[in-house]
Amino acid sequence: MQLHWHRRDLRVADNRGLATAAEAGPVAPLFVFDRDVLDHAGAPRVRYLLDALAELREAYRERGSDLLVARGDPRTVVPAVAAALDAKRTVWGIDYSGLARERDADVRLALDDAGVAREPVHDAIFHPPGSITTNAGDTYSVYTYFWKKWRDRDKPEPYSEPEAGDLADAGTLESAAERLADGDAEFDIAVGDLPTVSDLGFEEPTAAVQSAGTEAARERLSAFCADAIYRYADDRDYPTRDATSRLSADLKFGTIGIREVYAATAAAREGVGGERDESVEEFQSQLAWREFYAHVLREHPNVVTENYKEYEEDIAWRDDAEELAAWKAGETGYPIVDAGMRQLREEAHMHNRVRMIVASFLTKDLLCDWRHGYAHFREHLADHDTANDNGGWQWAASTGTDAQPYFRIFNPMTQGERYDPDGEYIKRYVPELSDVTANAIHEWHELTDLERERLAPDYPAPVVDHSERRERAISMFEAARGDD
DNA sequence: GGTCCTTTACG
DNA sequence: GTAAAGGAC
Repeated sequence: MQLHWHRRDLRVADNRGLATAAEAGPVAPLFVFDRDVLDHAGAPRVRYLLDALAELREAYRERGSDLLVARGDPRTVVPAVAAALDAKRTVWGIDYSGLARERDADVRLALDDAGVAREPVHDAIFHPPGSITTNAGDTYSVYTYFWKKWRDRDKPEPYSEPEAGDLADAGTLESAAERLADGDAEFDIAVGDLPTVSDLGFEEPTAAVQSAGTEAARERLSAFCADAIYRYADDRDYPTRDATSRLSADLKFGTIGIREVYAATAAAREGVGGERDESVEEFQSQLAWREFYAHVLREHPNVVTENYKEYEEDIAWRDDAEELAAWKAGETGYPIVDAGMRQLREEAHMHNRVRMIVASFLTKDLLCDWRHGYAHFREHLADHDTANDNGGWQWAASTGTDAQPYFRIFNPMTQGERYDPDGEYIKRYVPELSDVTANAIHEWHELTDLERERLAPDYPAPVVDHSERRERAISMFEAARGDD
């Protein structure tokens, strides 16, 4: 018997850990609800997780097996389950965040004590940390050369999914779970017994979270590769053009495998040339960004709470509570910013270009520490991923790897005008502006209070003056640099 | 060590 | 067009 511990690989297809375990099968699959992980989650993500797990459980049931579901500390649960199953080996896909690594190191020791072999495998990304480095052997801190090496390296094909004969039958799982439950285990365990959102201490999310699971992910992938991937390079920055894959949450939870995603993009490249070929490559480059940030996090686990870039002095963030609240509520009086923040609340998602805009606005216009924004995203995004979100926030805050230079500050009006010229995205999420012309929306900061009152009485005036705050942001960074 | 590059802004 | 910091080669 082999134990496969599912974490962020909630699928049976193209799952390296599962395929590895199945080689020596049969495999018993396990998922553990870990309080330490849930304490950092938000309702949309919990909803997504439960939906993905329900589908995973179904995939196992269709194959005559089932999913063991436990609630407790993996340090205790995993070795106990392995013992109850008389498992010879436990396999899992590696998570590169610091908290996960500390936990997994403890689990490894516990399994060693129990005499159970373990095999963590690189599954979530193609090229694991340490495998792509500068010519001097260091982890890259700028993206371009990382990308060139990532792009030119061979990409493995998807792993095959286990068949019924590779899996522990449901009865075996049931009796193991009963033995554990009858004992004085410090955790709950049952076969296929998924909790509800409220069981886990969360309110049902108000956001309309997109459909979770492998089937939905595959639909998104095939739709994307049939059409939008060819205009991705041109359209990806325009939030109303639906030119993004929407696979971020699927990749975060592993409801689809990275090899399967890449293979579909590679197939889309077959036989096309010129701009279409370059557009597919542009998307593949986004997959590489994801791996770049995984490398950064693996090498520098403290970026979760600390600036990557060292400044001479502390950055004197303003951290005004009212301005932060206005940002979170989508009430800043900067239409593109407010539209993004409201999309986040309504859909547990935000278009990537708009993420950059709202992040720049929080850090450079409101002069708020990026950690406030990161925490808000972590709570509200269905696709929140430590490595990617931290990378994005520190990029916008000019504190990260390959970061936006502190003096190159997004102009929220210019950004809105450029990427949402007709105000379509803005009006979709900011109904107060639905009857206002695009021109007036993009000039909102230049209108008089009287004009604003007449056009949209319920929409706020800008909370700050951009050009004034821009100068202040530059001064704030120059002071932190130790410049005079 | 010069050159290229960076999910630009501003005059 | 020009500006600006810092990596990587």
